[in-house]
Amino acid sequence: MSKEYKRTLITSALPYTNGPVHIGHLAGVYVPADIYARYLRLAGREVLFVGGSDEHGVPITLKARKEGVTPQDIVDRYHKLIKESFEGLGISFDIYSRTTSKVHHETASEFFRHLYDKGEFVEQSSEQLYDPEAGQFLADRYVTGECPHCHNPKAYGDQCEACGTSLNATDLINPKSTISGATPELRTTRHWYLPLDKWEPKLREWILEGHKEWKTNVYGQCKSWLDMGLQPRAVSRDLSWGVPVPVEGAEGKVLYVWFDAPIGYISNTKELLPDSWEKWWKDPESRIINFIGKDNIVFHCIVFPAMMMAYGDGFQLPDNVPANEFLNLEGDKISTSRNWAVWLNEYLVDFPGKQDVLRYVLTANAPETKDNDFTWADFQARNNNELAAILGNFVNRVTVLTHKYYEGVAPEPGEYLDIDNEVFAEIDRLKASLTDNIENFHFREALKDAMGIARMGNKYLQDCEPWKVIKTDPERVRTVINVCLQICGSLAVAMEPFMPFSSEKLARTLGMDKPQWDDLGRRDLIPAGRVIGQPELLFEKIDDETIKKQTDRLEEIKKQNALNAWQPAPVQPECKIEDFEKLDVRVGTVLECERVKKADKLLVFKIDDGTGTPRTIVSGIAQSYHPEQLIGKQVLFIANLAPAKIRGIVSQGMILSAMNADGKLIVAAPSAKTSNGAQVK
RNA sequence: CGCGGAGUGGAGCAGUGGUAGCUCGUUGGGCUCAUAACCCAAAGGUCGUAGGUUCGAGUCCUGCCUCCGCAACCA
Repeated sequence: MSKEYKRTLITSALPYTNGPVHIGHLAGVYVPADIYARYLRLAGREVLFVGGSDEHGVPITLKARKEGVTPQDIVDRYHKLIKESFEGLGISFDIYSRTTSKVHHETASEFFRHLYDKGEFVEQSSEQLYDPEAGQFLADRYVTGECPHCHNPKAYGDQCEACGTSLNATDLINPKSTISGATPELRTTRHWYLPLDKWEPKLREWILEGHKEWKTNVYGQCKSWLDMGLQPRAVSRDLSWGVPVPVEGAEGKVLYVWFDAPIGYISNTKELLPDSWEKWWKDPESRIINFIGKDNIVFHCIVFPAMMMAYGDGFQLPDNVPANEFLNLEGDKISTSRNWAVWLNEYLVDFPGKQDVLRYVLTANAPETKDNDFTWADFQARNNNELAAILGNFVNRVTVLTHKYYEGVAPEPGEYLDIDNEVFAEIDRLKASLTDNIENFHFREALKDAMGIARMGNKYLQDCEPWKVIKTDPERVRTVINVCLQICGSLAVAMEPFMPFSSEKLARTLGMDKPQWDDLGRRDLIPAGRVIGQPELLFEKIDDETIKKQTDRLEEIKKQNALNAWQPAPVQPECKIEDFEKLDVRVGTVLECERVKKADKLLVFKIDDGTGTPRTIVSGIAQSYHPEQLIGKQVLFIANLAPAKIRGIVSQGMILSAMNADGKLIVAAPSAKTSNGAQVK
């Protein structure tokens, strides 16, 4: 922090191409990285912002297998989608490439070979489970079987979720591959390991002594790993999809994704700058910042740095790794497989022209210190009460007044009063805080500072009351409006890193050309005589209907997920035929049916049970049936159940029904018209 | 007892030893240039819980409870 660097290389975690990008990715990594990159550019610093897709690994091969296409088809599909939606949101990558690129394969391959030749790897054989049908080795998670402790038949190869015991896949009784269903067999395989333990002392000094300024979640997790002692980690896998291990006799082996992916940062830099990429990585005057999510801390702070140390040749370690926590959606954790997410590509279609609203909400509520929750109600409130009411409204007030009083031409200021000077002093204070917050990765606070300028503008306007003063002292109003225009100009600059689209729109209205960070706070940012554009709303209110559409969609997904997750209840303990014969189940026709007063769930029935005297039965199915749906229908009921008083009504039996996966009750009935009173056996 | 993070007014968050703060919401008042927007004021918190250290604890220490992440896909 104390050191002054010549240039900054910003990387953002490579999104995995087995699905589109969602708001969790954005809030955790891409929006903060983009704010930082945009700020540095505005401040005139030399900066490079590198991103790309992570396209290797087992899950992509599984997805491809499931869909009957090639892994390349899968990654092509999502790489394109992800790249385009990032552009749509204005994430200002200098390059967004991919790990299937030629440059990356060459770079990663060379990286491995260099470590191999230097003798940095340890070679080891081990026995692993192999799926003979799928023709591949199996990660522990892809094996299920009976738990040797609690005999739960559906334990996973790494852990039994019923009893919580950690397992080895080889411990399972009757193991099955989740890929093909085949019984896996043990086979010997050779792999290369990076001995992290060798680098432990250096890592310890570098992080624990050298980077006490890192965020507590990052520092804490690193310390814990270092204190536990580091183990060698395998850097290769038996798989056909990935970067082949560049060693003789290593056919069928590829680099493990966590080894492969971070090298992507390097190869993407190389792809963009084939001749000058090295200065970004190897010059001590360069500073590397890795934006990631909390799940990636160990790879970026321990493993990747160890790789760089092992490689040598002047590779610099990251100066900071500002990892964010996670964002939840409406109280539940975001999940790609459960489709519980707000997808960026869908947002861009549903909310055209509102990129900045999402950027604002995700920044204002960013999970910087702990997990946070995204809700559509909050999204709407922040747009309507903050963006539209405070920021948009202030700008609109000023442009409207400028057109009303001066035909849209910025007036010449007169003598500044204390209140005017105070405005510029306050902008300077906010600018200092804003700058400091951005440089320390406190983007949430920084955004608050930027909004503070608009808040102050509204107050200034209210205090000066130009709409009153115009009648008595028109000279004074020229100064007030001029000051207001300067505030708007400063706002355009301060907003740029956070809300580039609106900033640009505002700058255009004000006739500003390419703003710089230094312009923030200037008293002559909008010179007198400048023609101001017509008032144009920066942000519009979002109505309840629009929000309801989104919450309805989520509700629907939740229902769908409940259905998918449904499993039959376990079968009850065995019972004797005599037990069953005690039950007298019969057919009857519903004569009358109505709701029981003051009860949500109860219906009261009069059933024709063939005896001639209607039988009264109370049943708790009112949330699944309207009374009229059942009148005239035949149902099954237990005829010899002891009568019970329910809500004051004596119920003489029980109507049989089945509970569906969605919780709805379905009344059981004979499959064809049957005599009332017939016994069911 | 695996490891790390978090628990602060109705909601979302700052705050790491010295009088509990910000944004939104709520209530009352003001203004009318403006997107029924804006401005002012007020109400509202035993800072998860139980102990301890200290002249003094939201802040440090210990136990417990709850949520999240890592170890498996995943920001």
